[in-house]
Amino acid sequence: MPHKKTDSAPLPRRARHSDVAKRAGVSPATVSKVMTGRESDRISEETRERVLAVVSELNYVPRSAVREMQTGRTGRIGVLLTHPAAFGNMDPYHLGILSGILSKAFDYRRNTLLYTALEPGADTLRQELLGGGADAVIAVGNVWTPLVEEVVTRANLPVVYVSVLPGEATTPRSVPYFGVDCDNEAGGRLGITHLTDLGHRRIAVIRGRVASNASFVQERIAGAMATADEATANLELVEYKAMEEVIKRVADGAPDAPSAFFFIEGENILGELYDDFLPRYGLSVPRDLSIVTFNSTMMSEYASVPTTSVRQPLQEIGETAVRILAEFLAAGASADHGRRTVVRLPVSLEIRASTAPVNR
Amino acid sequence: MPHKKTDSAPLPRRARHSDVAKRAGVSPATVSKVMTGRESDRISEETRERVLAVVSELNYVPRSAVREMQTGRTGRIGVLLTHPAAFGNMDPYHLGILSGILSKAFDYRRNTLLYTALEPGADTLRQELLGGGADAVIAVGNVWTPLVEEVVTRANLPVVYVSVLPGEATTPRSVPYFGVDCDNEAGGRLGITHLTDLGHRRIAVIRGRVASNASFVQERIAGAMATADEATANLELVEYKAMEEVIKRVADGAPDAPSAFFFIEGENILGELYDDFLPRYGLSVPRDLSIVTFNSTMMSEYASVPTTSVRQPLQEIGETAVRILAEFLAAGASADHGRRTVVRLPVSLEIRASTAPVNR
DNA sequence: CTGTTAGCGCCTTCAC
DNA sequence: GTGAAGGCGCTAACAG
Repeated sequence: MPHKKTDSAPLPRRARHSDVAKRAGVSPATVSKVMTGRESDRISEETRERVLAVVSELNYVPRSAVREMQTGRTGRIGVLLTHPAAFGNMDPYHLGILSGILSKAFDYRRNTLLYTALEPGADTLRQELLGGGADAVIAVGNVWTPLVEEVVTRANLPVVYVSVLPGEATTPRSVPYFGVDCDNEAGGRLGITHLTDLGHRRIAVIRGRVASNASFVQERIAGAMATADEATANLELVEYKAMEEVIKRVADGAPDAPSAFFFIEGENILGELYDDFLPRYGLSVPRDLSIVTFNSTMMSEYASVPTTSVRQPLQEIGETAVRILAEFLAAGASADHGRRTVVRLPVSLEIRASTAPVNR
Repeated sequence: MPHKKTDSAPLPRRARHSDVAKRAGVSPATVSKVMTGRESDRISEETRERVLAVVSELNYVPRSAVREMQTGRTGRIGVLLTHPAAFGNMDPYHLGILSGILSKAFDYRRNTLLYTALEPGADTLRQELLGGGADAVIAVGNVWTPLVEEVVTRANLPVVYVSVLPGEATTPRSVPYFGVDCDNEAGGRLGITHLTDLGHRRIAVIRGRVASNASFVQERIAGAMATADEATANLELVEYKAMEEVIKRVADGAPDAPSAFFFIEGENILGELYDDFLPRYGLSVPRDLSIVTFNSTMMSEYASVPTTSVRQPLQEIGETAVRILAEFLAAGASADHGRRTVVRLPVSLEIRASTAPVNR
């Protein structure tokens, strides 16, 4: 005889389905219908109440695993943080996105399964996602490991990419995928426009450590360049590593030295910049240099010099990702959303103390 | 005939258990044994490899839901953020804890299910947790709603409370529960000692908006009071709301006015304090007032005046919570941990620019 | 509107 | 070391 009921149960065995049925004097199927509460299953008010009474009396809650097996739906959304250190960083960016995801997920009565592409647990993630632990996935971040690739393509789950949109190269899939990001190009424009309005004509655009081919990096640069052209300003693209040299040129008063820096990613540079690099060369912000960043999280807001920044609506991006997925799933995954719906959310500029009219 | 196999499947039906068995020329049971890889199921190396080959050929991944149903274990840890706005706040406290939880969960090959006690989704949470969606729960935060209460007591899951330890009043449970928190009392001491060392003898201890009976609040106050007594310093307990009056007294140079504030919770006050309250009364930190906070997250670090703060190891607290649970579960929930194991992690003081010798 | 019936896909016990 | 059989708890389809 297989399966012990319980291992010499200390707990008063959980009520199940059939217990309720028996006690309410109905069939198991009826209990099921009451529990799922589907429109098409018409149940007399009387029976309904009787069943419900027993349900609460017995503290009956259907086992989610069984239901999942039956229905093939988990009610969960998997959130995959592709950056291994997404949390180690305590990164306000991820926090913002996650915040939006969480709050919206609950609106849609969905739970949230959190994964990071952190190595130690990669296989757990793989098993769970490929094993059908979630109905859909939101992939956040800009790291594109083979694991992420595999999970996201092979699980055959609807996916929303947040922040980095995959290139066309991505394996063709039999389910649609979506993207949500801010309007990076407009962000690039906004930053430059603000600076040129202040009279800056030599601007350094500084990149962080992110792979240069990430979609958002390219888009921001494109926006910045286009705007600079219109304003006949001079843009200098600087790698993160080369930043100090540029600072040196500014300190030396080189004629071609920029009067403003636009960090199109990586607000977390500010601490080092304000407390280390700049003081070392006797430079002060915004007197000698105007600074603009991207994201406008607390890193810019609370930096030694509160810093002007292009804000992207992180929370709303997260919310949108969930909304897209929830609606898609609700539509029975049938609606023809097209294979590449990308939603762009507007950016705005938050002007703080780090930018001032050029004085050279 | 019930159950359509697939709804006119566009997808090349997922491989299952029996497909692998057939193709590998073994019985389903053998496949199962290979997949679970239990010590006691001895399988010849040869069969093993053959099976595994077919597994990867067919991209077979067992359905997690079915496995759960079978084994009664999900491999998931539920993280319940009891503060409804835990994420809305973008609170670095929660982020730190979560960071620790996530990274450790992966070490133990467990997934993480995230819930907030947010109203709209409360029922989803309830269903899932009571329905067996997780093997254990970590309850983070200080809000004790009936929902939290119910879930945590009725689900009959092992629970770790982070940050707020429930009173004895909590419904008796048939499974143990644990607690992790920092050494709040030592934190209270540390803050006061630092101030008295600087010569402060009149100190206001300021409480935030958290219910006053939260364990950590009481513990911190106890530590603070004990230390103040030893140093014959004068402690004044101030409610958050009454803070402005105290500031006024400081500004007026009242003889009994404190020379230092110790915010035992709520670092997020600092913005308002430094940029609004204090300037309004012409006060400056640390000249007129020394400030100490609790938690030492970026809120203190990046405040207008970098603020001295009692650091609690948030990340490590999260990690510890997971470790406790994982070990408990691994021990077959059998080991006699006692019903109330509480782990205390040490605190430390991070001295910044907001504290200086008293000058009155 | 309610009950009957037949599995979902896997794991586990037990015989071989 | 491997296979055969039964059932986990629930829901879907159909009959009444």
